[in-house]
Amino acid sequence: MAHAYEHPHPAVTTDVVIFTLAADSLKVLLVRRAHLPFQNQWALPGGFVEIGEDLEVCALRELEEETGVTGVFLEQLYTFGAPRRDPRERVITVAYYALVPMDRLHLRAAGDAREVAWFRCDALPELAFDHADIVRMAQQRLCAKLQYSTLALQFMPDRFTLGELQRVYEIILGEPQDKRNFRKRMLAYDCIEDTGTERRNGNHRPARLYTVKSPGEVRIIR
Amino acid sequence: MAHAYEHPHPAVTTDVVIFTLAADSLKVLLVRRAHLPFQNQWALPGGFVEIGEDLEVCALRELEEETGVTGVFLEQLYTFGAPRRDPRERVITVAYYALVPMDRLHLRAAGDAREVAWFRCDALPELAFDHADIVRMAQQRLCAKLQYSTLALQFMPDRFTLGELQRVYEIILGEPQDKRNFRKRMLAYDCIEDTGTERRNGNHRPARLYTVKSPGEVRIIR
DNA sequence: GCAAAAGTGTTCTAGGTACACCCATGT
DNA sequence: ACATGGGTGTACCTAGAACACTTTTGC
Repeated sequence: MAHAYEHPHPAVTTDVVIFTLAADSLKVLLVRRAHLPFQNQWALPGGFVEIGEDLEVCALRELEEETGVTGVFLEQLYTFGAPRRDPRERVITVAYYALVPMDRLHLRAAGDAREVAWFRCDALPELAFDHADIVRMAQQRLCAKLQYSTLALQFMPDRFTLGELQRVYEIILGEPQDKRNFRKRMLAYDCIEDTGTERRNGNHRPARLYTVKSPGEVRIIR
Repeated sequence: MAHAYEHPHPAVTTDVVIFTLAADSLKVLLVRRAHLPFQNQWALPGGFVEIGEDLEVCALRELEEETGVTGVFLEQLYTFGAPRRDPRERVITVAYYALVPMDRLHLRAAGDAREVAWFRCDALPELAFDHADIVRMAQQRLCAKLQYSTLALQFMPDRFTLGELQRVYEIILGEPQDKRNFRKRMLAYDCIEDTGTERRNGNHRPARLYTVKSPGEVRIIR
């Protein structure tokens, strides 16, 4: 049954590049490997696809196991299958990336022995396998997609200020945005809504709070 | 060795959506299946990934076996892995798409019993497995990428006229292009070059022949 | 001379960019 | 009163869209 076709069967995994924003920087979730190969090195969360398990379901499972979140943005990135990317046997990995809003994290207690941590994208440790390539491609995709879609809204909490949203763009793109043009553009997309409420934050004028009109949707713009 | 990890191993294939342009329409190459499942139905060319064979190499092999061409555009499309997409066992397929210039075809003689044919994209027969989904996604990608890259040049023969290039866009996008704006834009990209020669074709003025400056390259524009 | 595709410029419009000052609050 | 981030409008510029006539050939 498992070998109904007369052909070699490689192992297949999914790996997930889980992004979030914290402390004014873009972060990726990594886990420290407990076993060989690459023992003790940092790697992307991921695991083997079960027979009968859909690829995206597998990635969602990894995502929830590591961050406790469900219902967030997840998209297939690319499939990496170089013959010797895993030193043990042939392993093909279907890579996904996910965007977790800053406020929805419930990181698993590191009770299951493995170490789990967020790393700044601009200061990653050495990674196992070809995971550095995977993260690089995910970050490229994120940058690109930010500029022709409303993807950035997937990082926002339920209510947020335009200043916070602008900071998200600035952190990911790595360049400052003009405040007036930014606000004009965002409001023109008609994707966010003034809640009528405000937030007081420091020694300055309170900021209006906005919400995303249809939270699930990522619209293509331009 | 083949089961160094204690996990189920699905079968993995690559399938290739091979596009070309002929008779003023966009065509896809299909093969008629000789065996079960889906015996006698049309399907994408594809096959099992060998242990030790890179995914893209596997796709290139399929492409060459079916069309005899090498050195043409090939790009990973998406990985399809729904649990029951193959009725026999779990098969995950990494789908690619390829663009073959109209003049570079050397279709294999159908001597190997299997039937091979080009079909208009707008008149496909019923396809095996989830191949209809794969073709649909490939066609979407092609349309999208035409508009923000120089991908269309991959369809052109060594020398071609601007009228022919315009027809390529019109066929794939399914809408007429303004002649003057089209020419202005193409020349502004600075990707094609006037050869100084002309071609006489019918009862009308001869057309200038152009070549692609760097044939391999696909540039992102806008 | 007529049919058929090749070739060619200008005007208009919309979206993007650049840019500087007042406002509400906490200390 | 002052420091801090929030909030607002106009002028400019550039890229894309709309649009019609002349040229060269074969018959």
